[in-house]
Amino acid sequence: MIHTDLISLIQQAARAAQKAGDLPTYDLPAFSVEHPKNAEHGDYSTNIAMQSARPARMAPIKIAEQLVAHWPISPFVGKVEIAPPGFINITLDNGWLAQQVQVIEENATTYGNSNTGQGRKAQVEFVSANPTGPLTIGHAWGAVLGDSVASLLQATGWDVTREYYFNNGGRQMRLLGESLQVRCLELLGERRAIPQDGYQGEYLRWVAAALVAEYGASLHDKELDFFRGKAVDAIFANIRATLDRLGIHFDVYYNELDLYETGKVNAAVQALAHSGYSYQKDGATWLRAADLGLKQDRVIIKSSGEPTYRMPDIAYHVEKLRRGFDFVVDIFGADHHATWPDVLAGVRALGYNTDGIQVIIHQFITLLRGGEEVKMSTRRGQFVTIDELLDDVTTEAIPGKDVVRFTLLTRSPDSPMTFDLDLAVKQSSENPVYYVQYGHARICSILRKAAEEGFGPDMYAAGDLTLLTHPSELALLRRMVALPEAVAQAAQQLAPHQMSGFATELATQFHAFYRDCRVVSSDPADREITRARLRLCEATRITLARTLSLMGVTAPERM
RNA sequence: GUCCCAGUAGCUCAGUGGAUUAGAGCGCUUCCCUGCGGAGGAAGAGGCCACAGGUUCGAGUCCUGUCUGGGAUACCA
Repeated sequence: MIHTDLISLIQQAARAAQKAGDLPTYDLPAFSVEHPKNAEHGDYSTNIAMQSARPARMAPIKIAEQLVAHWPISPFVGKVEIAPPGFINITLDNGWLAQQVQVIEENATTYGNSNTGQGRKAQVEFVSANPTGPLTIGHAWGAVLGDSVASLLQATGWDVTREYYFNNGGRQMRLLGESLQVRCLELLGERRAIPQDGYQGEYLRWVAAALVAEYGASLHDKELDFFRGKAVDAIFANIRATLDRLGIHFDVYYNELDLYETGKVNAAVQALAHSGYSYQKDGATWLRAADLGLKQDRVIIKSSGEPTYRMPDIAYHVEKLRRGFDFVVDIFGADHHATWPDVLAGVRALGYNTDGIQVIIHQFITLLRGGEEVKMSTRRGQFVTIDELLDDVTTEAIPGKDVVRFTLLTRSPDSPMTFDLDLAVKQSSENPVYYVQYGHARICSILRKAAEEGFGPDMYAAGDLTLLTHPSELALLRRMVALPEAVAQAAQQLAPHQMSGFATELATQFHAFYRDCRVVSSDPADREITRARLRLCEATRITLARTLSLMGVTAPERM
């Protein structure tokens, strides 16, 4: 990767200068290598000379001069310049850039990947909605984030498990069963009220109708457990179908009840008692969270003898580590931000290192419909489901998931999002996702056109890349070669939304190239440049498709 | 009260301690089809980066405080 190669080049230059006595001997300070905002400042710049000024006791500009004087030879660096007060600006070599087309062609299905994970096991846990109803807008962001984080980790060499954690027992589920029972009996002519705190959503009526059709009057005699089981089955089928529409597939559905049945919750309770990090007070069992760096102690077993939600969560996270995951990512909504420090504290109390557990908290989505904020509550049945959203933004040409996924990945999860439903539908044809997809479709169209005119892939495969020297061609290449480090950075920062920016910039560069450079020409004199540009188009197509695939967005050949 | 997140263009939002031009999309004002997809391109208007201090050679970015908005503060999950 260029970025990491540059860091080592800079270090080599510094060591060489020190060895030659042109720089004093000092430990290299931390320095950055970044993309300057101003294109005149090259493709990369480093601040090492400024950072070194103090330890070296030299003027930054003098240090920079020495580093440049000792700069090692490398194929991809075209120009190294110094700018006051001591920036070293690095420009990529044009010939090298053009040759990268071949590298991209040869790695059509893997371009952008790297290997920081080195095959280690990672787990991304997301969605994890209990089966009490259809997935709503509230779950959409976590779903998209989680799936894309998982893809990014895979692209950087991790062996990734996508996991969905759920609980189909407890009070919530009992209420769900009772609510379904009421709906069924209603259809059979028996009037009953939905229990206090029960689920009033419309979807339970549909489940009830299906059950009545299948079981008829025999439903009068069924136990509560029957209804609970049927409700869970139906809802999970619905959830999986929704996830499938979003293009999301989990490797593991992990049931919280298993933690109890296999004694893992109990074992964790015992171990905590043993560790001295839990104690009894007011008939309950408390975790000494205050001794683990948190504000206050927390109840882990209620005076009734039932564990609080923290206990199974602690056992679950211990289990994640025991299952051999070196890296664990949990994705929660903002409403959970207070709970995970407790859980991690419990895991630490049991002697586990939690450095490998990262949490992404995303803010809420506020929905506007008709200019009014849509209030959401699962129990009262007031919500907009992901299915409804997908239906709203689906067009003949483009599946709704592309709009939903791309849109959610244009925002940082730290920022709350306002999603105006009317606007999303109205503007759908001018959504950024179309801009990027249009770029891909346009390339495909050019390649089709070229094939019709006798420039099929066989004809241009050996095109001369050294002919790619136009500024717009080089600008496009500059974006393309940055994909690997863009992916690495997005993965490292667990920030998949960075990929939408990359995709948009790449598409913009392509449109600029298309404006400036005629690709398919019937003039025999243009034969060679046509072949070279077709290779560039194909490499761009690959790069765009790879970027979109990491976001879970399709790269259409036609729109 | 305390904690977490945010405050950047009319709207929705990007922005990695760097460089006398802070970006995108939408909206607004003008242009560009006798060449491969105009779902595109060119130009323009629109900003005390909430406010006040501080750290630094250098701050939209880091620190402290204030204000505003959202969320969390259970022996609910």
